[in-house]
Amino acid sequence: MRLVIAQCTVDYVGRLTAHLPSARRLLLIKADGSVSVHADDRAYKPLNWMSPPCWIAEDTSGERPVWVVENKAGEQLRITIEDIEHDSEHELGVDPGLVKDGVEAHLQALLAEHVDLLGVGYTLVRREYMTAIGPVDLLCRDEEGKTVAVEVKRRGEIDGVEQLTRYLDLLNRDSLIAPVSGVFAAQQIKPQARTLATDRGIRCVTLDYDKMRGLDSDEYRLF
Amino acid sequence: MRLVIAQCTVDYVGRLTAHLPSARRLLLIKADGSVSVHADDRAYKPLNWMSPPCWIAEDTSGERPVWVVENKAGEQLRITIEDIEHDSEHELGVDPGLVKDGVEAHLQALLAEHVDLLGVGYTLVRREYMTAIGPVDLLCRDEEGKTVAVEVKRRGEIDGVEQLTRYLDLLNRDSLIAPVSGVFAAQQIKPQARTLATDRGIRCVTLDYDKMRGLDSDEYRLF
DNA sequence: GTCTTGATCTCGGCT
DNA sequence: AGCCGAGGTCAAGAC
Repeated sequence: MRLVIAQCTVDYVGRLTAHLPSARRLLLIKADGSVSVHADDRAYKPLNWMSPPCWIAEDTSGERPVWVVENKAGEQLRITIEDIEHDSEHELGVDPGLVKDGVEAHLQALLAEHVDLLGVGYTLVRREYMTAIGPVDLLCRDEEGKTVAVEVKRRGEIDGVEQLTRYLDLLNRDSLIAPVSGVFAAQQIKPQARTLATDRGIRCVTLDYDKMRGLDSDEYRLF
Repeated sequence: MRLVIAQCTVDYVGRLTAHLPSARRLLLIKADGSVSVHADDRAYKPLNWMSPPCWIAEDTSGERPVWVVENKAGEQLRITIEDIEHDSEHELGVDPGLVKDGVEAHLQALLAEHVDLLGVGYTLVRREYMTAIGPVDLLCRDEEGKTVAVEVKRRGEIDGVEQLTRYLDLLNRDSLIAPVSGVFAAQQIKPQARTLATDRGIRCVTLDYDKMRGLDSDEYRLF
């Protein structure tokens, strides 16, 4: 990893066109060839960047050196260097990688163990019930034995309702399990999504992750 | 901006729980207090981070120093420092910021000024016409005064057709403006999206961004 | 390879 | 402050 602090201008021509006027910035050149340009704010997003695979070349033909970073598609990031304040190289090695806990997969696993949270007398038929257009998160039966398709999300938005609607359309064509009703379960459900779901006869259930975690054994607590 | 290369472990407890085993990484502390942890690959995304506003404190009570970065919500990023290879501080100043061109907002603005590109005699009623399920990009009237809902995209895919379909369903329930027809306008329209749109009676229009830019005053030419 | 979908999405805009 | 849509989304997994 090479760290450069330099006064520079940056131009990107690719999926869009973008320009950065002259300023002092951090230029980050990683071992995979990727380049990113950082200002002194925002933790997450660089001002501009080129993702790997890409290749960096220095053009010294002009008045000032220009770093030309190009990818396969011909998109270019051009960094014109005016002045270098710092330039260092560091050997980092391969990173062992991130271990995560608390994402949608966990939510689904927890809910599968407590489908009663969806309604009294609910029982689980299958997790990831496969259909021709993809897997339904949970397939359940209600108190009366009728089939219920459940879509689980961390954040319930319109896309999720559309997804569940597609599953319901398909499942309801299968005379063996029809009629199938739908439940949209999420930690948070956006008003627009709720409106659309309700309009389509889909019931909305808000989930409390911490509570569900509390109900559960230690099995899903990874560390 | 402070640049640190260090052997470290990282733990995040917040919206999720995450852990990074010991390895040599770049720690980036920016002027706004934000902290990010980078491995030697991926231009765009840090391994872990804390977005501003947040505050960093060093806990030296234990065997090893721990940087505790915390935000208002109580989310914590804890970096345990095992060994520091490099540590430097740089004054960057405020960045003049990115100038972008060619995004959907420009397309919509340009098209709003030239709705005649959608059809002879078309007039604009409103940009971002608000409905209960979101804003319609452009609401127009055709030559005969009938209402037309327009969805503008850079890349026209099936999602966009679904979006427009929802708007049309809703708008057509409003007897004051029904019947409402639809136009799907994009720089590029995927064959599948075109098929679906046509099947639903939605007209497709391909936009030429450079041409529209040429028609326009210099107002939207940013550089 | 292509496609789908989640994300500590981030970010900007508007109500 | 909350909601909503766009993103050079990115990135991981499925097919």
